[in-house]
This record gives sequence, structure tokens and C-alpha cells, in this order.
Amino acid sequence: MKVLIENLKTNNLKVTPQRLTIYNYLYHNHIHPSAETIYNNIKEQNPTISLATVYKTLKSLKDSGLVQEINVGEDSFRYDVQITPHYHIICNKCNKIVDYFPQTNLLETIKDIISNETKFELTSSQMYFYGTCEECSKK
Amino acid sequence: MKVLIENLKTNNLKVTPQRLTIYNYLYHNHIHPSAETIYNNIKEQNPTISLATVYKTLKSLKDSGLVQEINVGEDSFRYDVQITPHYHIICNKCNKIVDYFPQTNLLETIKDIISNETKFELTSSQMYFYGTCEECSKK
DNA sequence: GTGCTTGCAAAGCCTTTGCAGGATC
DNA sequence: GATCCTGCAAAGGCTTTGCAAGCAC
Repeated sequence: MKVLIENLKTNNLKVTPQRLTIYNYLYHNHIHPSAETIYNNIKEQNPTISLATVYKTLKSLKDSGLVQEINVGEDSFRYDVQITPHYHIICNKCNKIVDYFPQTNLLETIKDIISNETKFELTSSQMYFYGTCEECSKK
Repeated sequence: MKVLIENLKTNNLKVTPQRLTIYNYLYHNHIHPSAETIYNNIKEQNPTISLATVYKTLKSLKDSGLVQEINVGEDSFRYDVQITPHYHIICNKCNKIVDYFPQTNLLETIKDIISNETKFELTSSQMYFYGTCEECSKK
């Protein structure tokens, strides 16, 4: 919790109960929740919180680089507290999203190839792999 | 145009002027347009067409696998008539989207690594690389 | 003629905004 | 105390839906 407060302060974000609740939820639940999911799960702990606050908080955290906004092709965004570069594997049966942290050299190889061929100066990337997870495959 | 009609028929889609206009537009303009962009650009050619028809047609084409829906993190989806596996490089200055067709072996390598490590049966993937294009870098 | 498609308007959904009251620092 | 944040309601933007008229086959 101390880290979370530090991170907020470092980014000039006032430390409010709402922000801590949301940030803490993301910090301990790596399920890539949507704003709605976050809202539903923190309501018990903070019954007066509004969905608008969840959105505003997520925007602040995103702008500060404390969370990442990801889009796997659903209608809504999902949020991820992991900021080290990594990719997402999505199960098209249970919609679970799994993190994958690539070997650095593989990632650099890909970036170099693309940079050379397209003459882009690349800054970031998002990779989504779709398929069926082990559990769903067994069913 | 003959190919387009064939493709529609093969997928049990009735060949209407609206569908041909939209499909043909995508076929000849690889700019990954949004529904709105398509609508604005085909209105001259088909002044009575409605935005709802554009959306409905895109849904039909997508469901038949004739076009691909991509999401680069904007508020709206973009559409791509390319169905061979390829990835997208996005310029964060001019928002241009460039296609990149990967070497098959590189793609297979990545898929194999991820499949092994995560035990997913992978079926498809989306990769987005963000950066600055050659023209925008020069400015 | 049957069934799918169009186009209009309305609704739906996710997200943002305006604003007054309240909390943080 | 100044500024930022919250929560409510309303609005905004993209997309879907319902339905009657029209078209493809």
C-alpha cells in the first residue's frame, strides 16, 4: 500500500480513498478488469463510489503511466497495472487474458526488422494472441 | 468487381449496390477506414446510403471473413480487406496505419514459443506497433 | 413470392463532461 | 484556503436494433 501512495504522490495525484481502492484493486487482481468490473468489485468496500470516478481515476492513472489500457477487441477497455512490456493471450472460450512477458531479444529482433522495413521510429507495441486456454481445451 | 460479386455469393450474401460499393471501396483503398470514413467517401457515389447500412454491411463482411476489424486503441473500429495474416504499424503523429506482412518463419517462431509457455492452442494474433513514420519524423 | 436488405429513427452501451459540494495538502 | 477530486446527472460518440418498405433471387 505504501508503494501505491508513493506512486500517486510522485505523479502529483492526490491520495484519496477512491484512488487507493481502485489502484489497490488493480495491483492485487491481475485479471485485466474493465471499468465496470472494477466498479462492481470495489462497491462493497466503498459503497458510495460512482462509475464516473472509476473512469476519471483510470484516466489519471493511465496518463501518469501507472496503468495500461488494453483493447482486445471487446466493446470496452480493460486495465492492467503491469507496466513492464508484455503481451496478452486471450482465451476465446472463457475470455481470460493471460500475461506473457517476452524474452527481450526476441522483442528487439521483431522491432528491428519492422523498423528497418517500414522506416518507422517505433516506441511501443501491443500484441494479442487469440486461442483456447489449457482448461477450456480439456472440456 | 467480378471477384467481389463472387465472394459475396460464396458467402450467401445478396449482391446489392450498397454492399458492392462498400466492399469495392475497401478493396481499392487500403487506408483502414472507419465506418464513418467509408460512409463519407461513398456518399457521392450512393447519396441515399445510410450509416446504419454501412455498419450492417461491415458486420456481414466481417462475419463471412471477407474483411477484418481492427482496433488500434481509438474510439472506433477500422476495417481492412486484407485477410492474409499481417500486422499494423501506426503513426502516432498522423494516425496512418501501415500494413506489415511478416516473414512466416518469424511468426511461427513466436507462436511456438508462446504456445509452449502458456499451453494455449493459438488460432490468430494481432500485433500493433506504435511510432513515428518516415514523413512525420522528418518534420 | 419469400426472404433478406435498406434506411430511418430510436435506443443501447461505454465513456466523458459540467457542476456543486467536499476532501486533500 | 487554493486546488483538486468526487458523485450525480446529463450529454456525447460509436454502434446496434426495430420496423416498414423495397429489392434480390
